[in-house]
Amino acid sequence: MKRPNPKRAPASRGRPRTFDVDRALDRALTVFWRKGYEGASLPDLTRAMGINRPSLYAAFGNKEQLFRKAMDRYAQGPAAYALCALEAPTARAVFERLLCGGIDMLTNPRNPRGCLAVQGALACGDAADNVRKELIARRASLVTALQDRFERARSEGDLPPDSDPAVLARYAATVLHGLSIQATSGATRQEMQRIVEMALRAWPT
Amino acid sequence: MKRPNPKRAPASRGRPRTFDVDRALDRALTVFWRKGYEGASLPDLTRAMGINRPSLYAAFGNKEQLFRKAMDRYAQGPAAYALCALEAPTARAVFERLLCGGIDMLTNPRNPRGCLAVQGALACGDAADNVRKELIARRASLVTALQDRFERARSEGDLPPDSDPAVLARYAATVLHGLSIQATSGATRQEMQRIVEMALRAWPT
DNA sequence: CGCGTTTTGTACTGCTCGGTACAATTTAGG
DNA sequence: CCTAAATTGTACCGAGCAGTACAAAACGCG
Repeated sequence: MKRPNPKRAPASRGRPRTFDVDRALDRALTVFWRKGYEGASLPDLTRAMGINRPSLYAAFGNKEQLFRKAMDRYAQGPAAYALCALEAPTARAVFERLLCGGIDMLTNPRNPRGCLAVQGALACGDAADNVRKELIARRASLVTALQDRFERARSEGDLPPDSDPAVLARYAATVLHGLSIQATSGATRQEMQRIVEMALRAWPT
Repeated sequence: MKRPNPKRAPASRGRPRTFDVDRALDRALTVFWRKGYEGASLPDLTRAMGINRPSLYAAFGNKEQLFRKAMDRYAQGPAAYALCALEAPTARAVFERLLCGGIDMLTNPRNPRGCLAVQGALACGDAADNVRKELIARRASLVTALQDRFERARSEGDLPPDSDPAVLARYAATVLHGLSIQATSGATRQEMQRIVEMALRAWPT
């Protein structure tokens, strides 16, 4: 037994890193966000991250693992509005906060256009198929989270008994993802707000 | 060797083609549809088209021109439902026929998943930027066509005077494109039909 | 037939891709 | 100091990319 000190204390023995891992991951996130998984090349990534290639591989594994870590950061950062919306008091408020939060994210000029979970790897070559399926799973997890929330709302009398939480959840995801396409196509904040106002009219009373 | 005689015999003087240009274009369309512009490689395309590379370049120019021709064929073939929906008698029927036609196209097992105009080049590298912008323009042209149709409907008293044709058009495109994402994520026909039923509830009376 | 014209298949170009080998460099521990 | 461990930069790898040169093959026409 050499070291009874596993990893609690860093005690890094070699040459220290000259870059901030989280900061570099944020830069990688914006590149993937703007160009998608396939469209983002290694030179694109290393240039934006300010590091060279072996440093990227040492810190993040490979391109796919880097993308997954960037997705995690996306979910906990720019896309956190989605899970946050689940905590709204009523089902209608969940729907409204989801879409308004989406508009805020999609129109924030500091962000690339669109939603990474949609345009990261929608249709792609065979090499990106794992990433494509991962994004499908992530989108599906949003739908199930919404469905669970709406089922709770119905059991609490917040939704009519004849409403279908699964349909409400898929409708919400459909509008949200459609808004993402609108954002990549250049729609303005006001235009999206009008769309959301209209989408809200379909909500059960 | 027998001559398959593609379409016509315009008394061409050289060696005749051994493949049907339109048929090859259909094959190319499905490859672009399934893998997107960047994800579809030249070997993918030539293999599906049953021709070799110089024949492709001689008949279609290059990859980008081939994609544009495939898009034209897509618009006049699988996606013709969209323009066809404009001829419905009422604005509400236009909306309904647009979305139901979209469901038919998106759930046809002979087609790849999703909508080519959405997933052909949503986020991509710099090399595909022209194609990306082209698809943005094509999606925008659908919105303006819908808007024109809804403006006519309002002038005919088919829509309330306080309704906004531009918002109605963008809402329709948002739901349609959202359905495309649902389709790529594996949604079934019934699930999409429920979504459309719900989206219809937002329509002005 | 011979000639011009067009398509076909093979083989190649230059380039970029994701991923790595290797040596120099910089730290900590003995 | 010396050694081990970790990062850094350069330079490279095989593979795949879009696109093309070239010659053989297959036609219409005289």
